[in-house]
Amino acid sequence: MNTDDVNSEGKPVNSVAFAKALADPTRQKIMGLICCRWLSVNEIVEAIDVSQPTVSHHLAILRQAGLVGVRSEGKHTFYTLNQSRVVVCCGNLIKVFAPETETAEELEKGASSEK
Amino acid sequence: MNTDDVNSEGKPVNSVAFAKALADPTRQKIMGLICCRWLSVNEIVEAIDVSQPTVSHHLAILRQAGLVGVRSEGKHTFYTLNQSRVVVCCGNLIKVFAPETETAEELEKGASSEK
DNA sequence: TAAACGTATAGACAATTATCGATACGTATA
DNA sequence: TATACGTATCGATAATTGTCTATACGTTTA
Repeated sequence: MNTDDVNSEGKPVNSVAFAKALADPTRQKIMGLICCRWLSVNEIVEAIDVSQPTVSHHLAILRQAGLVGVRSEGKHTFYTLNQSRVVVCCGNLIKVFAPETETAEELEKGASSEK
Repeated sequence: MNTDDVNSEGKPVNSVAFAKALADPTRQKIMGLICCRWLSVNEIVEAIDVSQPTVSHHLAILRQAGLVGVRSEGKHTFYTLNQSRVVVCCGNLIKVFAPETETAEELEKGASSEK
């Protein structure tokens, strides 16, 4: 597996895009907020101290990286973090950049069980 | 564990800094080159199409992120990728951003075995 | 010691990006 | 239908960052 593979969903697993998506504190805050629940854009805005357009912008980046699930309901749009994708992308990083570790070997065995 | 913890080496495990270090294609190329071997700066320069100062700059960023080992020998300086740290940082990302996955649970069990 | 070599730092510049206010767009509601 | 509401997009701006050339610094060699 290289740094530009595709996973079972057809989403490209691009390690640079993944890292870029995580390479901002505001985005990581948002990721933490929606990690284990669905939140509307406004709920995210109220939880962190940035403007609504900025939150929208960051969500767009996470969306393009395939890192969030989106659901529209009436006038609200809900987002949640795609935890499986985090695992897949991190697994890919380990396979590529830590191939000689035990962890990488274990990944090669039980590979691709995570959707 | 949060996104600003410390590992057993005393190095802060800052998820944003880690992601930023990986968020550039040139740096990932360099990481690939020195993943499983020691290379001098010049050897890296010859392998990728950027200037020597640029390579030095990227190596400095990887160094600050604790992602490389450095060894001076005569007039040469050799770098190698710190694979363990990649594993630790990726593990941290999974714990924080994918806590409900099987992978995270397994990490919680066998935690911190990787130096 | 002087010259050559390898690497890091300084300074400049262009590209990228994070942020904001203004506004457009779609959905629900009065 | 008109208004209010929630979200996305636009345009501007400042900050960050990747790259280069020039140069400084330390080590080795002639």
